[in-house]
Formats: sequence, structure tokens, C-alpha cells
Amino acid sequence: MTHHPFTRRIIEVIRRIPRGRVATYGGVARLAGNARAARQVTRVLHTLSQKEGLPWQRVINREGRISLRPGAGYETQRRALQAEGVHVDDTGRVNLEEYLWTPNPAHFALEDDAE
DNA sequence: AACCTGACTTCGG
DNA sequence: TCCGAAGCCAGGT
Repeated sequence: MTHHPFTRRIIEVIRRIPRGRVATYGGVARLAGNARAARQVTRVLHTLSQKEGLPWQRVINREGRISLRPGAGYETQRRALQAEGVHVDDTGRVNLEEYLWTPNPAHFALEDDAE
């Protein structure tokens, strides 16, 4: 499906988050080219996770916590993360110092429509 | 065809 | 450090 360029970049960044690691909404937005577009990441995850088969569980908020609320996806996301080795504590928090994915930004800046 | 919303962050005072 | 306002924009109503 033909998405706008920025939407496509967001999708690509999300697809590159390694298994067992996490990224923040803002971080994905920054790598996609616009640090202030965190809400667009939210939008993409909400509307395209299923269609694009995205590893949506790897995106959490800036505080290292799962944003989804209990009964509305929180449990599913927590299980999915733990299943790939990411420890999530009782309050839905992940230690970013340990699990945050930190790729070289320059790598993404050069690609417009990688795969 | 406006208007509202959202799994958020950053900015400026 | 804290808080409201701004930024972002495709989808659903």
C-alpha cells in the first residue's frame, strides 16, 4: 500500500528494532526523520501493526514503560516482550539502560525507502 | 468535508 | 524540576 514517505520510514525503523530490544516512540520518530513526530509513530502502530506485521511490542514510551493500559493490550505486550527476553517489571517498566536499541542515526539518514 | 483523537515528546517560561 | 502549549497528521466520525 502506498503510504506517505514519512509513514514508510516509520515502518522501516520499527521493523529494524532487534528482537529482545526496545525503542521509544520519540526515538523511532527521530530515526525516521522528525523528532517531534512521536504521535505519528503511535498512529502507525495503531493502524498498521497488523497489516504490516510490525514488531509493535518493541515500542514503549520515554519512561521505559508500556503505554497500553491493562485490559487494552498491556498484558499482551508485556508477554510478548518477556517472550523475547526483555524483562518487564510489575509496573510495566523496562530498564532502558539495558534494553534500549541505539543504532547509528547516520545509517537511517541516508535511506529514503530501504526495502 | 470539518472536527476529534491518539500505544507521545519536545519546548519555552 | 515542573507544567502547559505546541508539534504531528492519517483515520475514524
